[in-house]
Amino acid sequence: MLEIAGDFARTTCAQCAIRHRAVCGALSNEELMALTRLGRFRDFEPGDVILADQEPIDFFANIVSGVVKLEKTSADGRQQIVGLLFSSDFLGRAYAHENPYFAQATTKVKLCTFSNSAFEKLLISNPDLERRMFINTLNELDACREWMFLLGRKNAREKVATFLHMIAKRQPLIGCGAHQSPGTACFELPLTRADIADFLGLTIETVSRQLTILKKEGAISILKGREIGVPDLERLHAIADPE
Amino acid sequence: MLEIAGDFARTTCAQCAIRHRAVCGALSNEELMALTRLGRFRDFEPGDVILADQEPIDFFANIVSGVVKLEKTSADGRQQIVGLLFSSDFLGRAYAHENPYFAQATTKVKLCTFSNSAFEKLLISNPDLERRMFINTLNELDACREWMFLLGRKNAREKVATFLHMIAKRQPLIGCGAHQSPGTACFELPLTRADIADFLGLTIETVSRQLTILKKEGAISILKGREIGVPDLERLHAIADPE
DNA sequence: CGACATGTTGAACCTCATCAACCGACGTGG
DNA sequence: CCACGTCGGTTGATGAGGTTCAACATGTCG
Repeated sequence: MLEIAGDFARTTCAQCAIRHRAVCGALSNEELMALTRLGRFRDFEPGDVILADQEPIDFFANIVSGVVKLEKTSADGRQQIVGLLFSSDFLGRAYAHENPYFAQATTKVKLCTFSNSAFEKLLISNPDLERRMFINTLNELDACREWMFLLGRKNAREKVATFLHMIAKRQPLIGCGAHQSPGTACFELPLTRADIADFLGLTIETVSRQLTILKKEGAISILKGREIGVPDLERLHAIADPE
Repeated sequence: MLEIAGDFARTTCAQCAIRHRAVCGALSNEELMALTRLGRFRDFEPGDVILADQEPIDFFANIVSGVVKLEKTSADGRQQIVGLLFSSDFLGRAYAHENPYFAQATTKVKLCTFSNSAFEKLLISNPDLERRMFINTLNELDACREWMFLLGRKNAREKVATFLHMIAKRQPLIGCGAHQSPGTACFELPLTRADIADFLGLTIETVSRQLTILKKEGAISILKGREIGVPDLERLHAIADPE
């Protein structure tokens, strides 16, 4: 269904599925028309590299659907995911000439891309758009700092629970079974165990063990590998943020 | 000496010590005049609370001198520093009605404060200022993500070395002895061991031990509690980011 | 079917947290 | 003036939580 909305948007941003949630929401109708001519859809498969780090920036994008990870890698190969982007999030770094991170699709991804020069021009001529980008960045910063607390101070159990809770809130998703009662959730993890580990500052094995423990306790159910059920979001939240 | 510059600035922003490095650098001379009337200096002692979290925002500020820590605390008392602000950095959260974090002085601090409403008015009427704030926030986000890698993937030794290296670069400070040869550094730590631990996601004891080890190896010298000498910045950097 | 990627489980090891004792500097009040 | 408590910091002993290494299970694709 997002696909259909996406196809409409190929001809006009005004009908785009993420029209109001994305930064484009700041634009007037005329500006949207201009952006329509600027924008171009691009599709990615899981694992596809979207932006290589240390490379010149060639485009900006809104994420129409799917999940993108931003990752840092050290010289000796350690990896840490430093950001996860979902539908309607903005991908790219304004006012820089190199991508600071490595961006990779973790699911099927559909982007609405613009050339960076055209977009920066729009940005300069449109303070509302810039304000929207600014507020967006402030929110990202808040999320990032929240994650610093997790990385520095939470144990493996709390980390995994926090991650599941975040995904559950972010992806009020495809019903696994009719409609869900409030306080429960059901979703498909958009990340492999390896990605989850890189996100939480853990190893694959620890993530797997903690998931097993949570399952045994009945805090979650693991339906089929990546499909997770949460019978009581409040309980999961209590595990994620104890006391 | 910063004090003197600060006193000048009390009468006019045009002569402020941090005039060009702070966001005010975006302002024209007339706007600076207006800001001069708006701004008010405030002094804090180490440990003073500057902003309480979850409280209404009453002011924004530029840091004239000193160091401010931004901290998150969980319900059960764990703490994590999520940001360190130095001279010329901006303190406050635009477009929000509550402070997202707790801000505390870790050294003597001099702020140049503005009422938030007056500043936001200036912000809206001045796209250049807003752009400067925006770019500022983007840089903070980059720094924050760098720190995520440290918290998630570095061991205690690397964390402490990274911290020392960062301070050494940030504070090309008061010579402990004549002028320093390039590649060396000498500075006073602006944080207690407890703060360093909260910054690095470690305990006080681990920080202390790692400092002792680095000293025994000759990578640093600990002159007098908080005064640190670094004979070879490159070597410290190699410890911070191995391989 | 075999090859490969993804995920789970077990056992051994190691880093770092925890608990505790101690030190020196500083300030305060008897 | 000195005893005392407090604060910031160091050092030691011990153990838990997570990593590492290894084996195995499961699923998918040619």
